[in-house]
Amino acid sequence: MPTKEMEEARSLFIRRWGEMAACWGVSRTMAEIHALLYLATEALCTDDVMDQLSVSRGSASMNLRELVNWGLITRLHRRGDRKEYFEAETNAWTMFETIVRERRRREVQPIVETIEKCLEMTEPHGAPRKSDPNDDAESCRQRLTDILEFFELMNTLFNLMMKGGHHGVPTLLKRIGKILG
Amino acid sequence: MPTKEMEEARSLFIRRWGEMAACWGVSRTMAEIHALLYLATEALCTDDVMDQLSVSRGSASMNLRELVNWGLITRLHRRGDRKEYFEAETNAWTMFETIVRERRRREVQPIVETIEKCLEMTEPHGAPRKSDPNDDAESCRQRLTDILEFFELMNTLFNLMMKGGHHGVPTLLKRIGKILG
DNA sequence: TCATCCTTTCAAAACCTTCTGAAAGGATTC
DNA sequence: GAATCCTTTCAGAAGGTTTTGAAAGGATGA
Repeated sequence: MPTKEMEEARSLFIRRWGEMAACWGVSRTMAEIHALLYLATEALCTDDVMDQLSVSRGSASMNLRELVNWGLITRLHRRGDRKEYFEAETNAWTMFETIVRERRRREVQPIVETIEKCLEMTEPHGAPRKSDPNDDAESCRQRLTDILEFFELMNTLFNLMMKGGHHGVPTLLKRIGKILG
Repeated sequence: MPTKEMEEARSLFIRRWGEMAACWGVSRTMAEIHALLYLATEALCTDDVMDQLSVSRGSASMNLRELVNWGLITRLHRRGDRKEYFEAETNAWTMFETIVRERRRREVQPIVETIEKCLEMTEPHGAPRKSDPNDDAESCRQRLTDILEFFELMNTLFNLMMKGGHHGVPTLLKRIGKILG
C-alpha cells in the first residue's frame, strides 16, 4: 500500500521531470510518461497511463510509441491478457547511453555532416598558400573546423565512458580525478 | 570579398544550426543569430542581423538579449557610433562550458532539488529496518537515489573537464584512452 | 461469423511559442 | 529643446506542436 507521502513524492518528481523536458526539446507528456514508468515497480498499460496522468488515449498511445522508438521503454505481453504493458529501463547509465546515442544519431550527425560539407565547399583551390588569419574565408573555415573537432572530441569522450559498461564510469572518474590531482 | 561558395557554406551552416536548435529547446532564430555571429569575422549590429537573417527588429532585439543573458555573445560599443554591436565567443570549449553551466543552473539544479525533496518526504520513519527490494516505496526511493547519483557523477565529470582550462580536455582524453587501452 | 477488447490513426481543436511592427523610451547631437 | 538615431517593449498575428476523441483496424475467443 503506497503511503500518501510516497504518492506525493512520485507525482512531484513526474511533474518536474515533465517541466524540464520542454527545455530539452521533449514534449511534457512524453517525459511524464517516462517518469511514471521509471518509478513504477511493475509494468503499466495504456489505461494506467491515461488514468494516472489524465491524458487521452490517443496521446498515451503516440507518446508510448515514441518512447519505445527511443528505446527508453519496452513493450511487454502477458499470457492470457490482451493488453500491452510497458516497462522502463531503470538503470540510469543505460538510460543515459540510450539517450545520448539517439540524440547523436538524430541531431549531432546531421550537423557534423553539414559542417564537413561546408568545409569541402570552401576548400581553397589553386596554389596552396599560407593560411592568413586576416582572411575572412580562412577564419570562417577555421571556426567550422573548431566546432567539428569539438564534436569529434565529445564523441571520443562518450565512447570512452561507455567502454567497459556502466561500472566503468565511476571508476573512470576516480582515475581522472587522480590524474588532475 | 567573400566568395560565392563561402556565402553558401555560411548560410548552410546557419540554417542547419537553427534546425538542430529546436531539438534542444532553443528557438530557431536565436540559434541562427548565434551561428551568424559565431562565423562573423567582425561584430555585427542589429540591422546586420535583421538583413542577413530576414527577421524583424523586435525578434532580433529579443534574441540578441537572450544570447547575451546566456553569455554566448557580448555587447560591444564603438566610439563615435551609437549602434550596439555584438560579438560571439568563438572558442568552442568556452562556448561548451558556458552552455553546460547555464543549463545546469537553469535545468539540472531544479530537478536535483526536487529529487532531494522527494527523498526527504519519503524518508522511512520508525524503526530502521532492512531495505526490502520488494517494498514498493523502497524501490521507488532507490530509483530516485540512482538518478541523483547519476547527476552528481555527471557534475563531477564536467568539473574535471573544465579543470585546468580547455587545453586540458584533449590531453585528458588521450590519457583516459591509454588507461582503457 | 459476431462480439469483444485493445490499439492505432488522424482531423479538428486547443494550446503554446515565436515573430512582427508600430509605438514608446532613452541617449546623443545640433 | 528639437531632431535624430537606436533600442526595447508588447499586443496581436502567425505559425507550430500537442492533445483529443471518435472512428477504423486488428486480434482473440465464443
